Amino acid sequence: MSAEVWKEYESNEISHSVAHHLAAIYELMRDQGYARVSDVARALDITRGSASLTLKALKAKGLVVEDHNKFLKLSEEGKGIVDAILGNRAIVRKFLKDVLKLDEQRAEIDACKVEHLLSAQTGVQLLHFVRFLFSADPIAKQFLTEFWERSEEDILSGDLLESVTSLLDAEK
Amino acid sequence: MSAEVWKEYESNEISHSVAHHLAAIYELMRDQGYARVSDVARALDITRGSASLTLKALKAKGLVVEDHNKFLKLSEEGKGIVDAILGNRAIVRKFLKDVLKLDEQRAEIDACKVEHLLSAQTGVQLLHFVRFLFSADPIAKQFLTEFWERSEEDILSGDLLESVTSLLDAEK
DNA sequence: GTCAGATGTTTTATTAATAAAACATCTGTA
DNA sequence: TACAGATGTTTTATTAATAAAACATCTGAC
Repeated sequence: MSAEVWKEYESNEISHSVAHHLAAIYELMRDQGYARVSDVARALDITRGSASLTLKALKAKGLVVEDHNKFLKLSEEGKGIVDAILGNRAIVRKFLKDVLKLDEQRAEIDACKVEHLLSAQTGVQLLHFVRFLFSADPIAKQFLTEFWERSEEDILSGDLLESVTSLLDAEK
Repeated sequence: MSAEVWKEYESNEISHSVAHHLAAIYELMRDQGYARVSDVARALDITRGSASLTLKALKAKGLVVEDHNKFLKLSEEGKGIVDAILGNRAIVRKFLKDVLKLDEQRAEIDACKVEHLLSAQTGVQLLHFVRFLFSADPIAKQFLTEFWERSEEDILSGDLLESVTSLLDAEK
């Protein structure tokens, strides 16, 4: 793997922590109508001091704006970022849970870990795919039924890398 | 989202950096037969000093072992971890590139970002899924053909979160 | 009006991963 | 043999995200 590719990770503008600070504001606004530093800290289970510092940085970056009364909200740019992240989370979770049939908890955790790292294109394409999978199209219905049936028998032996490698090799 | 879920991220035993140090050793061993601190540093495009410190920690954790001549290799545990990570990378990349039809570079970068974060169960289930998709089964073939045909017209309007939300709501 | 409790900020410290620079060691060539 | 170049380590500094503790401010109950 090339160094340019692996170093993309660090250049990700939105860290996991930042993603969740922004998402917390979004959810607090939606659920209780307002969001203060303390509310964010409580929601994320971190200290107020920590939230205060991270949110100060986000205000400086223009992703979060503050009321005359210290009430926080997302800027337009902040909203756009949260939208992409929560969109990715929702579609990945659905795919893992309802297509791959991972248990709820696993799907939730994995989706939460990758939501801020997947590109918007990936989210959009996955949405297309899942939408077609669950559409009324008989081929899609048949495909899903057969996949799930088959999953019950088909138990993987050996290690993952080897299995994937042989799948990839088989194509050529 | 619950705090227990989002904090799982930090508790991930393998960071992106560690994942790539381990993978570099694996690939160097495979490609040139040996791996030293300098080789790893060069492969990752970081300084020798940095690689030295990170690898020291990995030796202390028992994931990497060192020759009498400073040659590095993976322990059994280290091998297991690399196996899971490269397995995840390979299957995610294939899914993104050959099913969702994302361009090569995008698929590579996204797979690289999430490879160490996805659970083994997710990797295994995705492998099952992709294997069936590309199997000789006529339903799978038909399904893929129709999905790709449809993709050409079906352009998404509006924002991702809204589209996913309406997909999710539609089910109930 | 006072005091308790909640809220917000700042300062100090920690951790992981990095760079940079100084230093030590090893190796091969002239 | 001596020196150049590669290799490995250590030390110092930086950054992001955290905790903890000290501090300031605000608010509401009595």
